[in-house]
Amino acid sequence: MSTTISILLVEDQEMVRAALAALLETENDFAVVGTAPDGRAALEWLADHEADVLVTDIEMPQLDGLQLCAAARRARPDLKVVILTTFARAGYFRRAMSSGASAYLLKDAPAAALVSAIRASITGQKVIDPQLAAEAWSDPDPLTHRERQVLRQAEGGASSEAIAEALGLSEGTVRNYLSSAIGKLQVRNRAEAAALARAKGWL
Amino acid sequence: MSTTISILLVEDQEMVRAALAALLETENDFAVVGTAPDGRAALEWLADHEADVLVTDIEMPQLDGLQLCAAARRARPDLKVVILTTFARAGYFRRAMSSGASAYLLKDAPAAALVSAIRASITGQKVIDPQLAAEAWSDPDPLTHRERQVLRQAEGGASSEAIAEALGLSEGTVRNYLSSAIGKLQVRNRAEAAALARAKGWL
DNA sequence: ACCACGAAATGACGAATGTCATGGGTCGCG
DNA sequence: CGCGACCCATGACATTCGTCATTTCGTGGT
Repeated sequence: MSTTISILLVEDQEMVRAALAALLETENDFAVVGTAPDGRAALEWLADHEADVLVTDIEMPQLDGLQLCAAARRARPDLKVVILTTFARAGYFRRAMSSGASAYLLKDAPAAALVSAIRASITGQKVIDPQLAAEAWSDPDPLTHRERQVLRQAEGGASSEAIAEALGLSEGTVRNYLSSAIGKLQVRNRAEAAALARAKGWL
Repeated sequence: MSTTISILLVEDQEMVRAALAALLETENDFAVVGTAPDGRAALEWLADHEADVLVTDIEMPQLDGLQLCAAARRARPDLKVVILTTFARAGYFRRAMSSGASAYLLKDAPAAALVSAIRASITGQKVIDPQLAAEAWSDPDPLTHRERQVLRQAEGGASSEAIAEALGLSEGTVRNYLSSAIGKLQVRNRAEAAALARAKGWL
C-alpha cells in the first residue's frame, strides 16, 4: 500500500532495538523494513534499500547518530531523520538540527510522541521540543577546538604531560588551555570543567 | 489461563518502557500487567497487585533496581526478579545475585534471551552470563567504605577541602583515603581512580 | 587482657596543577 | 593594512595534590 511508512531503525542495544521495532510495528501503517546496530551498518543498508524515515539513537560505536544523519541526508536529501536519545544536551540538539534532522526526541518522552513525530516528518514538519530549543540557543559552546581536545583527554584523568604527549604540544601549553577552559566554565579545576562540558554536550 | 506469565515492568525511560512492553506482549503467554517508572512506584504497585515476574532496569531515580529487587523479595519471596541493565559491572552483578535476582541480563543481549530468562525464572532457574560471573568473582571490590565515599565526591571534580567539608573530615584525611584508593587501583590520580571504580561498579 | 584493624588526624615533602605575564605565529575581516 | 581570534610556547609563582611516617581511638576477636 502506498500509504505505508517504511522505517529504518538504528540502535546499538539489541534488546532495545527489538523492543522499539515491536512498538513501531503495532502501528498498522508503519513497517520496520530494516534495522542496524550502528551508523556504519545503517549506511551499508541504505546503499541497497529504500526507506521513508530513519529513526536513530545517538550514542553508538563506529559512527554515531549525528554523523549518520549528516551522511544519510547527503546521500538521500529526501530521507527524513528522527533522532532518539537519552540526553537533553544542547550541543547534540544543535548538531542534529544543522545536520537536517526532522525531529529530536528524548527516550524519556511518551511512545506516542515518537509515533506522531514520524508521521509529522513525512509531511515535512520539524518536531522540536520548545524547552530544548530555547536552551540550545541560549547556551552556545564557548570552547575553542583545542580546549575541547584537551578536556576530552583530561576526562579520564590524564596528566598534563600525558595530554601534551598525545596532542603533540608542550606541557605548559596544555596547562594554558585547561586554565582557559576552567575560566570560561567558571569552575575550579580540570575535572569539574570536563564534567560540565560533557554534561552540556560540548565534548 | 493458568499458564499465562504475568509481568511487572520497571524502567525509567518511558519510550523504552513502552517498547519493552510491546516486545513482551508479542509472546502470547506473557502479560504485562503493570509498569512503573522507578522503584518506589513499583513497590506501591506491588502492595495492591500480584505478578509472577518483576523485570527491572537498574539505573533509576528514587529507588534503583537493585534496592527494588531486595525490597520486593523481602515482601514476596516467591516473586522472580529479572535485572536488565546497560552495564556489565561486576559490582552490580554481585549485588543483584545476593539480593536474590533470578537473572541478570544486558540490554545488548538478544531479545530472545530476555524471553527465555523470564521462562527459566518461573521454573526456579538462575540465568547467569558465565563471563560476567567469572569476572565478578575474580574482581572483588578492594575499597573500604570511606574510600568509596571519598571517590564518589571526587568524581565531579571536588577539591580535597570540599570533600572534607561534605564528609566532616579533615583535608589531610581525605588525601590519605584518596592516596590509599589510588594505590589499590594502581592508577596515577584521583580522577583515574574515580573513573576506574565507577567502571567496575564499585561506587 | 591482648591484639589486629579500620577510622581519623597531623606534619612534612616533592610533584602536579592552576594562574599570569609575555612573547611569538597564522588567519580572516573590515 | 590593522585588528582581533585562535594557536603555541616559556618562565615564574602559589596552590593543590599525592605520599609517607606516626599517633590516637574505638571495635571486634581470640
